[in-house]
Amino acid sequence: MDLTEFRIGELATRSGVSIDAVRYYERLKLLPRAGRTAGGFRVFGPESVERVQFIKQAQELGLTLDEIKGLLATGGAEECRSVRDLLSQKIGELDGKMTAMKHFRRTLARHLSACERELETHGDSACCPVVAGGKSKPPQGKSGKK
Amino acid sequence: MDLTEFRIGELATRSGVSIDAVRYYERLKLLPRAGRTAGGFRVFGPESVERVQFIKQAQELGLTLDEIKGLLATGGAEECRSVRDLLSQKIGELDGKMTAMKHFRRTLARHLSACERELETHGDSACCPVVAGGKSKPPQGKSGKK
DNA sequence: CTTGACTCTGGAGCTAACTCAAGAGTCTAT
DNA sequence: ATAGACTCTTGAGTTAGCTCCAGAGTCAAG
Repeated sequence: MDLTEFRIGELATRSGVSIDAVRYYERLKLLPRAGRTAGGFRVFGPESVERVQFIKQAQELGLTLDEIKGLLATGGAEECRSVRDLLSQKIGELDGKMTAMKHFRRTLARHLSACERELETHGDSACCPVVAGGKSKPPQGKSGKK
Repeated sequence: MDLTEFRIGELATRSGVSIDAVRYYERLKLLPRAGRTAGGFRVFGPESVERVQFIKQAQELGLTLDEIKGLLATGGAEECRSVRDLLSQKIGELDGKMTAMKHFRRTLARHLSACERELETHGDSACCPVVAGGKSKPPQGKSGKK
């Protein structure tokens, strides 16, 4: 009847995960139990696509399925408050992570340019200086260590 | 002889991982095989601490141990070139991830304020609107769907 | 030289997040 | 009404990244 409904295969392709993953999410209650056809086939609406994409997105940023389940909870005021707390906590964590990420990006960039300098000046006998005892000081003064 | 050397337990506490993890990293060649005492105990120097911390850091940002191993490779020009490529690729990925992260942060913040508004206006009968079919439009017009 | 803390190796076990498989049933197009 | 594509459930298997264990050896202090 409703033309905007579809089955698990299409949900999977639309949201970019496997069919098995969708069923897995349902088992873990990250997705509400889907409606069924007379024969028992799951039926989904467009909001499921968003929901699955949210899950994927959160996951790529390092949240576990359990944490995501917490974020997706939907209930009364009690639960609403805990969701709120979880949300603001996660936002804080994201901020921390972004900072760490900028930091790490700089570290990588530093290594990258050391690497390129090395290739330019030493050519075929270059030897990568990545973290092999290189703190923040660029490798220049060779001390007779080791 | 060298006062700056220590054993696995101290490396573990100094760098904040478990002893088993250190041995595991060695097995996977993320750490070079450590020197040994006469009796076979591993001996580390301060650079190992940095190395382990680098591993941890990279890992928290979502790199796998295998990728990290690639970044840590240390060899001739050939390998140096591939490290360079990997580095610039990873930097690109980090940039993408930071963008995604900002985006997601906004999504969470949006949910957070919806959640708070809900608690304020509906009090104890509040019901969290997080991704439960809520795109960006706050839930207001109830349509008789389902 | 004995004690207690620490370390060794090899292998088994664990959690998260899937993925695969078997055997049976459902749906739709011709 | 039948072929072919799709889906169902249950349960086992997989990968990454550790963690735990047994049994034995090492080291520093007293």
